[in-house]
Amino acid sequence: MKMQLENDLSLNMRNKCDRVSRILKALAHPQRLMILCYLSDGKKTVGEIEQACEASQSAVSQFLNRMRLEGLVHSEKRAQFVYYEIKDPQVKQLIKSLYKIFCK
Amino acid sequence: MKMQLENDLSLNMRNKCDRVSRILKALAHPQRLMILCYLSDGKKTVGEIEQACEASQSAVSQFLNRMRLEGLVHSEKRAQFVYYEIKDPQVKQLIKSLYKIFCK
DNA sequence: CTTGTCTATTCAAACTTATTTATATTATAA
DNA sequence: TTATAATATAAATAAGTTTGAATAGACAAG
Repeated sequence: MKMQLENDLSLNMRNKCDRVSRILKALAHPQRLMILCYLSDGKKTVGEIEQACEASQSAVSQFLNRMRLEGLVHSEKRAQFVYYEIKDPQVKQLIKSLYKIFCK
Repeated sequence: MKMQLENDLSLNMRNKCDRVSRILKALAHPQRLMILCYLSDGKKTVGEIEQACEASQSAVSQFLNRMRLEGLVHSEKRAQFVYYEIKDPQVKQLIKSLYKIFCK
């Protein structure tokens, strides 16, 4: 019984670490991080993001797509523009924490 | 003058993002994350860590070495054991934040 | 001194990610 | 309807990471 409990706990731990490390991986790129910081003050178009993070159009589009697939951001098309915003509230919090820890 | 200021700001931002993303990269692996969580309650030997994160000796040793090179952890040899602990206080804080955000 | 335990190193194979260039799609404006 | 701007996708290559196996060194116990 004790053993079972321990296994469950560490299984749970492994699952959490898996999930969190997937999210961290998605953030762990200078430009993706920059994009998320930029998005942390609200919805932006791809073009705006492109300017802010100084990467090529194609690269930005691919970064955004990747983060969309991971569920970090959400996109919405309005006329000819596509707006992106941070979707996952945990990610929003994480960006805030990173800011507090590393940018003060 | 304005332009100069803006460039400095965004240069600073880029530098920060570079540094932070390097740290995130080092955390962004299920087992490395597990190791750091485990270390967050104090100094441990390699053997203990090996048990806790269920990875091979070689893998653990390499993870630890990598994190040492990145300056995240610090090692100290005492008799035949090597003790590792988290060195960077910002990393300690980050682990705490991750715990708060994702494990409650 | 020999044996066993703990840790580190090295190397190559397998896998994943990043970057670039070119091309496609869609919406609007002229 | 054509031209242009915004965004996405594809394909190729380059670069980096992970893993496992094998080996070695250091030290403690007997």
